[in-house]
Amino acid sequence: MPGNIQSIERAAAILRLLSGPTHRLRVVDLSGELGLSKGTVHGLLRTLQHVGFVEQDRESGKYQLGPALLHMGSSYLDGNELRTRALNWSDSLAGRTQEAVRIGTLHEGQVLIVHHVFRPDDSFQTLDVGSLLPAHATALGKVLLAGHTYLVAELAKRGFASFTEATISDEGRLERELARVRERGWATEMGEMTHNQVSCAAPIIDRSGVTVGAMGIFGPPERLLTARQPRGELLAYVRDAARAVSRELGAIPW
Amino acid sequence: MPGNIQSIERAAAILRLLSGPTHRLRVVDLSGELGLSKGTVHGLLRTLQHVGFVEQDRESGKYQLGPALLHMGSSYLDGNELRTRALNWSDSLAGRTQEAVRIGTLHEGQVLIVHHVFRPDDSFQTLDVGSLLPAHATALGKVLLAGHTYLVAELAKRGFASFTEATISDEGRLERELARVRERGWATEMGEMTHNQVSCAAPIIDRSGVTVGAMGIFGPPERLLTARQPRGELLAYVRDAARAVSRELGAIPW
DNA sequence: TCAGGGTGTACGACAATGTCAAACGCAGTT
DNA sequence: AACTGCGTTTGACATTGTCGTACACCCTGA
Repeated sequence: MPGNIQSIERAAAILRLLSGPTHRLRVVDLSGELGLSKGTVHGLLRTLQHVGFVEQDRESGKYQLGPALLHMGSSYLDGNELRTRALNWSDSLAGRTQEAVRIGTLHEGQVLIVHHVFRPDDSFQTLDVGSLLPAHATALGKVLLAGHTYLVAELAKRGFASFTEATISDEGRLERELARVRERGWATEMGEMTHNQVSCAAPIIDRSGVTVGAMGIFGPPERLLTARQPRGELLAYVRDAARAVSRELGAIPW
Repeated sequence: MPGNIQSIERAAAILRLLSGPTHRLRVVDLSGELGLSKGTVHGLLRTLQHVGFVEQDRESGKYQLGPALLHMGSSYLDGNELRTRALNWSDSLAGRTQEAVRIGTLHEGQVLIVHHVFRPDDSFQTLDVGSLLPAHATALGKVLLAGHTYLVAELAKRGFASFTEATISDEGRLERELARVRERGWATEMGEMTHNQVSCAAPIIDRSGVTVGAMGIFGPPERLLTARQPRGELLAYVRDAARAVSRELGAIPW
C-alpha cells in the first residue's frame, strides 16, 4: 500500500471524532486526541470549514460537522444500489407485516442503516437511516456477520458490549448463534439491544454470492413472537422480501 | 486567508462531483473535470476509499460515494441545533395542518432540507432530508433569501433556472417578491418548481436576529389555497410554529 | 483593575509530503 | 494480433503541509 495521503486521513479522523457522541469539539480536544499540534489541526479545520464539512459555532469557538455532509450522505443513498433495489420491496414488506422495516449493511464492523420504513400506524417513530448499530446485538447484524465470518474474531478483540441481560457478549456463544443463522438462512434477536424490542432478518446477496446487506423487521415481542419464536408468517414475508431483493441484484435464485 | 490545504480541497471537489447527478465516475472523468493528472486523482481516491468516503465498483472500476458519509450526515443532523429545537414543533405543525412540513437552511445558495415530516396520511412520500432545492423557486428559499439579501445578486450571476412557467427567473421580479416577503414575514410559492405543488413558509431567527432557517408546508393547491392565496389558518399555524422555534433558539419574541 | 491561564489564530523555516508524467498490466475491440 | 482505453504503479522533483513559537482575545478570580 504505497502512500496514503495523510492530510486527508487526518481530516477524516477529525470528522470521525466530530461524528462521535460529542458533537462539538474544541481545537485542543482534537489536537490532544489525535496527537497533532494545535496549528496543524487548525489548518485542517480551516479547510474543512471552507469546503463545508465542518462549521464553527461563533460563540463558543467549537467546531461541529457541516451541512455539506448531509447532502453527500443523501447522495450516497441515491447511488446505493442495495437501497434503490430494495425500495419497493421494503414498502410492501412493511405493508404485509404491519411492522417497521430496516435494511442495513456492514460499515466498520457495525450495522449501517441505509433504509427504514416506519411501522404503518400513526405512532411517533424516529428515522434510523444513517445510524450505526452493534452487529452482535441485532438481527441485521447477525445476518451480516454470518456472511463475513472473519469479522467476528476481529470484533472480539474490542469486546462485545452488553446492552441488556440478553445480549450475547461471549464470543463462543455468538459463533454458535451465527452457525445457526447460516444454516437456517435467517436470524433473530430477542431484546438483546433494547428491552421489549425484538427483531428478525434475512440476508441480501449479490450476483457473486456475498452478503451485501440484511433486511428485517423489528418491534415489540408480543406482536412478533409466538412461543418465544418469530411468528411463521412474518418470517416468511421477511425471507421472501430479502430473496426478492437479492434476485434484483443479480443473485441466482435459490 | 493563509494557505488552505489543497489535497483536502481537491478531495472535497471529488466528493462534490460524485454527489452530482452522475453518482458513478471514472478516474479519467474526475481528472478531466478537475484538471489534475490521473495519478493524482487516483491517489486521492485511494485515500478517500481507505477512510470510507468513496467506494469502488469492482466490476466497472467506477468510484462512488461511500457509507461513512451517510453516518456523518446523520451525525450532522443530531448536532444541528436548528433541527433539534424544531423537532416537536414540526410534528405538531404537521398534525394541525395535516400537511407535509419541511425545514430548510441555506447551503451554497440553495436550500438544504434538514427536516421533513410527512403529511399525516398513508400516501407514499419520499424523504427530502439532505436534498438541495433551488432557493428562488421554493417558499423556504424565498424566506431565506429575504434574510440574506446579498445572496440574490450573487445567484443572479449564475442565472435562475426555470422549472415551470410560473418560476420567477427574472432578478428584478425576484427582488420585488423578496421585498414583499420581508414586509409580510412569510413567503409563498405557487407551482414555481413543480406543477400542482405549492408551498408557504416563515423564517426561523436566532438570538442575534439572523434568519438561520425556514419552516413551511407544501402540498397540492386545492388543499393549501383559497382564492389563489394560502388559507389563512394554515398560514397562521406555519408562522406560529416558526416563531416558536425562533424563541427556543433565543430570539426575542416579536 | 489587573494578572493569569485558557482559548483560537497567524507566522515562518524546514523537510517531509504529495504531485506529476511516464510506464505498466489488463480489458475489450477492431 | 495489434490497438485503444482504462485503472494502477513507480520514482524524482519541489511544492506543500507540518511544527513550534508567538500573538490576540476572552474569560475567571483576586
